[in-house]
Amino acid sequence: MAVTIKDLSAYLGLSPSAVSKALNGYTDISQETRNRVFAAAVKLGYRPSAIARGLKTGRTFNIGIVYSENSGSGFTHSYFSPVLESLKAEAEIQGYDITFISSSMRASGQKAMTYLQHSQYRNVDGVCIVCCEFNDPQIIELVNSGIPVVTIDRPFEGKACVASENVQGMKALVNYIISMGHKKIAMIYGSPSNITTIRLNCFIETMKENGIPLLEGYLVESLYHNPGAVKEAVAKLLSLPYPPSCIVLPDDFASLGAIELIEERKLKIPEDISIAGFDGVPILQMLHPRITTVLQDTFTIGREAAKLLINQIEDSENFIPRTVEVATKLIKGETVANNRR
Amino acid sequence: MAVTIKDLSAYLGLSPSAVSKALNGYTDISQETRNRVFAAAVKLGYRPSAIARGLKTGRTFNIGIVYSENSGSGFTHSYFSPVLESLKAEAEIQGYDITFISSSMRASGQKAMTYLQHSQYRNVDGVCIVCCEFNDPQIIELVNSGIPVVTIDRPFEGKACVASENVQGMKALVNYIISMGHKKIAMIYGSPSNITTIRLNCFIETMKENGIPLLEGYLVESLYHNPGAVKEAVAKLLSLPYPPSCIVLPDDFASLGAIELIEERKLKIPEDISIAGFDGVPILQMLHPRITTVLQDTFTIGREAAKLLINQIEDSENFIPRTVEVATKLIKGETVANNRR
DNA sequence: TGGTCATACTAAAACGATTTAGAAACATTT
DNA sequence: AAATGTTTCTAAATCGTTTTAGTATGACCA
Repeated sequence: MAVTIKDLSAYLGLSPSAVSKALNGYTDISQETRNRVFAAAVKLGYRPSAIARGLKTGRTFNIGIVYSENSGSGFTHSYFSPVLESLKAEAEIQGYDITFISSSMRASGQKAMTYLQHSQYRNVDGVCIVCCEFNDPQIIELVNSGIPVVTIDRPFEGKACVASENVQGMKALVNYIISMGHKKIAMIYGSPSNITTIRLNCFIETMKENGIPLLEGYLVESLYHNPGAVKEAVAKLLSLPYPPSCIVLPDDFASLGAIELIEERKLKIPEDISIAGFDGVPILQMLHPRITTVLQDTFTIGREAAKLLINQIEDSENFIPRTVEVATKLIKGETVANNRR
Repeated sequence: MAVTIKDLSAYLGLSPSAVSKALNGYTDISQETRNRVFAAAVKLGYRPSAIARGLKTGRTFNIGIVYSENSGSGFTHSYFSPVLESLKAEAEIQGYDITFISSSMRASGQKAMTYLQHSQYRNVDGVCIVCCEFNDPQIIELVNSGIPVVTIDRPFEGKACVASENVQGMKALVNYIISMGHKKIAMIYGSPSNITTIRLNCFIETMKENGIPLLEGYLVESLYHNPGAVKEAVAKLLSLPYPPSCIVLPDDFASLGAIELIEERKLKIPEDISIAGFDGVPILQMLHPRITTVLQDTFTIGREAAKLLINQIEDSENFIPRTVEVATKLIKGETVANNRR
């Protein structure tokens, strides 16, 4: 059906190799022949077969995406989805398609592949790891396999990474809350997720810097991106003898659990209790009260991840692994009350 | 690096063809040899190369996804994303990966490929079209190319399709609104989108069946999944001399525009004005007021689409193109006021 | 004993590209 | 005139599979 290089060569009276060379810019082809080849390629509608080329060259122009499988949200994940969207767009500009790498793929009745095996099976040129379970042994195996890798949010020794300036963002958020007059500030941090641990540490440090005491029971472990778990955590905080006036949540999406509980208790945000999230999920900024949060630049994160990965693939000798930090922005929103007297 | 069939054959003292046949269940291989081959495959960690197999057999176990590019939402699209998520999950179960087919891909400096060319370039076994611009000439070309195709929401003559029971869903919604005592009901319908036209017709018909007059200016064309455009449309309706008591919107996400405008006008939902959406977007059901809407079963839609496509790929002779209709469910929510006296 | 038939394998071509080595044609140098 | 160099092409191998055709071996039958 599709036009092959053989069809072209027959049409032109050339050898297949000459046609291939002409198309690929080899210098031992005359300008005239090159022109004829290009003209014929357009005329006959020739398209190279990605898989044939991939077989011979070992390059597929396909990048693998390890995407948070167990988050339960998939493509609807409020933070990863827009990152992925941007990553895909940039990859496409550079001529790469993306393939999702899972740990449940099985080919012809064999048992499930690991991430690494799936990557090899599809011969991806590199892999971008967009998820939050970096302690998974399969992730470790993949990162150390030698395949070009970029991770999002969590740096690995000697590997490329793209992450928000979490520390700066968190600091700005906590300073803002404090500047609004809050003293009784609690934090719910998510697990399992390396990123929320970084934010937790930053929270503690910023409180200390401001000389604000951290009351007993004010740090609650919960789950990232999980409204249900966060709802319980908020309940725990509100039933303390000295409940906080402001609660910092693991992320915006999880704030839905907080909002639900607070409504059930017939309390008002922010008059009775203030909350803050992290991420800057667009849909939540379209509703009232607009949540006070830290905007992550998902567009830049995704784009930089793609660039970093493709650089690495195409110029692996000169590539220097590094972590690219992407600026965040405080969104003051409407969920932190002014407590100054 | 990776173990090939040749490595296996050398290890076992067999010909590559024997190994291949053993792995693929040919009957002219003795049971004993077959066992040895499988054992060696496991031991050496053999994984077939998808591209080599694809080159020879013409089957890549890859399905193409044409995904709403111009919606501006990408992976964050409130309706398509969960459909895609489910589709991907089912495809994976059946051993297929997915590849996004775009109309902007360019390989080695050539000009952008059409959807069909991109599909051929990647040798996908079939394509699922998940978008709302079915009049795009490139979509038509793809649908008629002979590649196995499944569409979502919009049937094509002689092709497989999966769609919600839009008519039943819309009817239920309108009947519910009427049962709540509303008489002045307006509709904002989205364009360009075939699906909202179906819903519009159904709205008109259901109104007629109930003997409720459709007042002048009560049908407003706007845009699907576009809060900004819908906001304007609502403004138009509210400035009518006889404004509606209830507005049916193109979809849940677009309702954000309606809510914004209504808040700006210092009106209350549903006391002053009732609204209803379509889709059943989960995040909006977690907030108050929960929007009155029609839940689309995105999980089933995605799964059925994958099944239909893979059936067609794997048994094309016996495949009978058909439209699978998926049931919808009315969510009464909190945005339609009780107007019965 | 020679012919037929299964059985269980091997050889080789093929898929569609790329790439290395080599060759033909012609020009240039010594 | 022979040697050398340039330019521009072709031949053939190769990537890792699958698949068709063919072959060796032994069994069975007449």
